[in-house]
Amino acid sequence: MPETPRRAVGIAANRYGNRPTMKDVAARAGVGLKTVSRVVNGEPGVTPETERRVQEAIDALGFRRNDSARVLRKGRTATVGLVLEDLADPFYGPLSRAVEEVARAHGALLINGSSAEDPDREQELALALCARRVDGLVVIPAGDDHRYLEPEIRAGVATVFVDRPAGRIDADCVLSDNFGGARAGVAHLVAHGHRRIGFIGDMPRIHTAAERLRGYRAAMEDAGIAVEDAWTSLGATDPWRVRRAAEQMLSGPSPVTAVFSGNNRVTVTVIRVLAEQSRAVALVAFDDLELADLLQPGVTVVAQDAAAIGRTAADRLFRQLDGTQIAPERIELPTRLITRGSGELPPAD
Amino acid sequence: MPETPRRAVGIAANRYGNRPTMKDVAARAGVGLKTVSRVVNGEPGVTPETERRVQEAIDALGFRRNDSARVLRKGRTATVGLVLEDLADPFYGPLSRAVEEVARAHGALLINGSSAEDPDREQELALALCARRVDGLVVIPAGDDHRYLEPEIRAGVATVFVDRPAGRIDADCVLSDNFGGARAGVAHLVAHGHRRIGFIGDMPRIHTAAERLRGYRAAMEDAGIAVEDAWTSLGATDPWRVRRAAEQMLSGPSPVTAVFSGNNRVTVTVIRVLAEQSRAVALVAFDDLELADLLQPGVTVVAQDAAAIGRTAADRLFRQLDGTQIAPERIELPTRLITRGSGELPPAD
DNA sequence: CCCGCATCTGACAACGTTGTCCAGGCCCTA
DNA sequence: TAGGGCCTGGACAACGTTGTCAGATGCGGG
Repeated sequence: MPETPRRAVGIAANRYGNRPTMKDVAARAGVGLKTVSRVVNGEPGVTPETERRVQEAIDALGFRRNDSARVLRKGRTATVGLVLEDLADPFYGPLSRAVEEVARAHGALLINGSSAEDPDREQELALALCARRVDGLVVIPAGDDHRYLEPEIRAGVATVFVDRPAGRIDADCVLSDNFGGARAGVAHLVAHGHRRIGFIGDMPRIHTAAERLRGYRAAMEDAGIAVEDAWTSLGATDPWRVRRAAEQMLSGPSPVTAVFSGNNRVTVTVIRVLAEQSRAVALVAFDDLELADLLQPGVTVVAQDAAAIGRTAADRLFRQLDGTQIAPERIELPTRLITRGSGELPPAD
Repeated sequence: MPETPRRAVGIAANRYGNRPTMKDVAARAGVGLKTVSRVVNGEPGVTPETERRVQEAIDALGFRRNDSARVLRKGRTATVGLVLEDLADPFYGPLSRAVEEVARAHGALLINGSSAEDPDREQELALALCARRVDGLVVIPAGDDHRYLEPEIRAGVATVFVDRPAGRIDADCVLSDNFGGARAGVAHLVAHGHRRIGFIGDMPRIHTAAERLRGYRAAMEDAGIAVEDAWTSLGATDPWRVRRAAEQMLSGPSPVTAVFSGNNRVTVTVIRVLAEQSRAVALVAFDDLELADLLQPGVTVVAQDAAAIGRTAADRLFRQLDGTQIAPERIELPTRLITRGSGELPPAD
C-alpha cells in the first residue's frame, strides 16, 4: 500500500506539493513512460505526432522534470559549490560572479555559502555540498587543514582552492601574488622617501595576511630598514581596533610617515584615520576600492583582479571535470600597482 | 544484470566516482541497511554497541549520505534559490548574505544565480531551480511577467519577490520605499534652494527606476517646478552614457544646479563628472556607497538597507514554508536620508 | 515453563528518472 | 509474398535513501 494517498484528479499526489510526474504525462498523452523521457530530453526516435501529444500533456499539466531523481540516476548534478568567506565583502562579489559565469557556460548551477571565516563552518558547508553531490567545489579556505576533503576528492569531486592555499592536502589553488604585491607596494613607499612605514593587516594565520606581511618585511629589509614592533598591527580588522592601531603607530616615539594597509576592510578605516591627521601620511593599500580615485588624495593600491581569479579557478575546476587528469598546480596571478596620489606623498616628519 | 560492473573491493562501484553507500556500510558492519540509516540520521532504537560498529564502518569507508536520494525520498531539499541581478553589484552582496544567514538558521542551503538583468535568463534560472526542487525561491525580478511561476507556486514552491514587485501574479514582495525615498531626496535639494534639478536613472521598465522617477516628479510638482525634458535621463547606466547625459544637463540652456542620481552604478560616474565641473553642483544619490563620507564633499544619499530587505524576504519565505497559510503581501521598507554635504550645497548659477 | 511485552533489527517497497533491451509494425527488396 | 532491416514505443530494473511493518530477541511475571 502506498504511503501517500492518491487523489483521483489524474495526477498522482506526491511529496512535492502535488506535482505531475512523467508517469502522469505518459498517461495523459497515452504513451509509455520512456517516450515522455525521450521528449523531455530531446532524444531522437519519437514521431513528430507523438512528440506533439506529449508536449501538449506536459504543458497542460505544468510538468517539470524532477532533477533530484535525474541526478540520482545519472550521477552528475551539474552543480558546483562555492565556499567563500563573506558574500558581503566587495572582493567576493565579482569573484563569485566570475565562477558563476564559467559554470553557466558549462551548463552548471552554483550553490554557495559563507564560512564567516570560521574553519568549522567551512568544513560543515563543504561537506554539506558534497552530500548533495556537487560535481566540483571552489573553496576559499578559512581553516588550514583540509584533509577532511580527501575522501571526497578521491571519490571524484573536483576541487580548487582560491585566494588561499589548501592546508595539508595537495590540490589546485589559484592565488594572487600577495607577497610580491605587498613587497612592491611597500617598495613604492620607500622609493618616495619613507623609512618609517606601518603595516596593518589581518591575523597571520590567514595565508594572504601572512604573505603580505612577509612582503612588507622583505621590502623593508631590501631597503635596509629595521622594522620596529610598534609599526605592525596584526589581527585588527574591525573598525575600532584598526583605528586604535593606526593612531598608535602615528603617535609613538618614532611615528610612521606612511602606512601599508593589508586589505580592503582595514583600508576604509585607515583612510578615515589618516584624513583626521594634521600632517599628510602616505598610504598604499592592498585591494582596490570603488571610489579610490575620487578621494583626496586618490588612494594608491595594489589591486588584485577578483574576476580573473574566479574565472581561472572555475576553468581549472571544469578542466578537472572534463577528465583530463592533471597534477595539482598552484597558480599565482600578478597584482597591479595603481598610483593615484596617496602613495606618492613625501614623508612629513 | 547491473549496468555498471561491480568491483570486488568491498565497495560497490557507482556513478559518483566510487562512493560507499549505506549498503556497503551495512555489509561491513554486519548489520541491516535500515540500521545504518538510523545511525546516520540519529534515530532512536539502536544499541550503543551496534551504533559503534556502524560508526566505525562509516569512518573506515568515508561514507557520506547521498542527499540526492534522500531528497527524492523525502520531498524536501532544504535548499532555497536566489535569483538576483548581478552578484558583483555591491547592493546584492549584503542582500544575498542576509538571505543565506536566514536560510542557514533554518538548516537550508542557498543556490544562487544571476539573471544579468535579462528576463529570459531570469526565467530559465528560476525554472532550473524549480527543477531541482528548491523549497523556496527569492527572486529579484528582471522581467515583468512571472506567470511562468504559477504552476510552481501552486505546486508548493514558496516564493518571495525582492527589490521589485512580481509581474502579473499575486505574490509576496519586499521592497524599499523607492517613491518616498526619491521624493524626500529631491525635496531635500529643493529645500536647499534648487529649482533646476536633474534626474539620471535606469530604464523605466525597471520598477525601482520608475518609482524613483515618479518620486522625483512628485517632489518637483510639490515644489511647483515644471520639469524640463533635458533634465531627465533614463536608461543610461554604463559609464560613458551616464557621463554624456550628465554633461548635457549641466551645459544646456537652463543647466541644472543639482542632480539626483537614481542608483549606485550611476552615482559613481556622476560623482566623477561633477568633480570635473568648475562650479559646485549639488548631488543626492539613491543607494549608499562605501566611502561616500570620505569624498569632498561627502555624498548625501538615500540609503536602503539591503541586509534588512534580504532578511525580511527570507523570513517571509520560511514563514510560507512553515505552512502558515498567509495571503501574499507587499512589504515596503523605509529608506533613510543621510546628509553628508553634497546635498546641502546651495545652487551655483 | 510459557506467555506477553518491550526493544531492537531487517526485508521490502517506493520516491521519479534514465539505460537496456525487446516487441511490433513498417518498408524495401528479392 | 516472405524475409530482413529499421524505426518507434514500452516494460523493466536500477540509482541510494527512508517509511512501514513484521520478525527476532530478551526479560519479567504468572
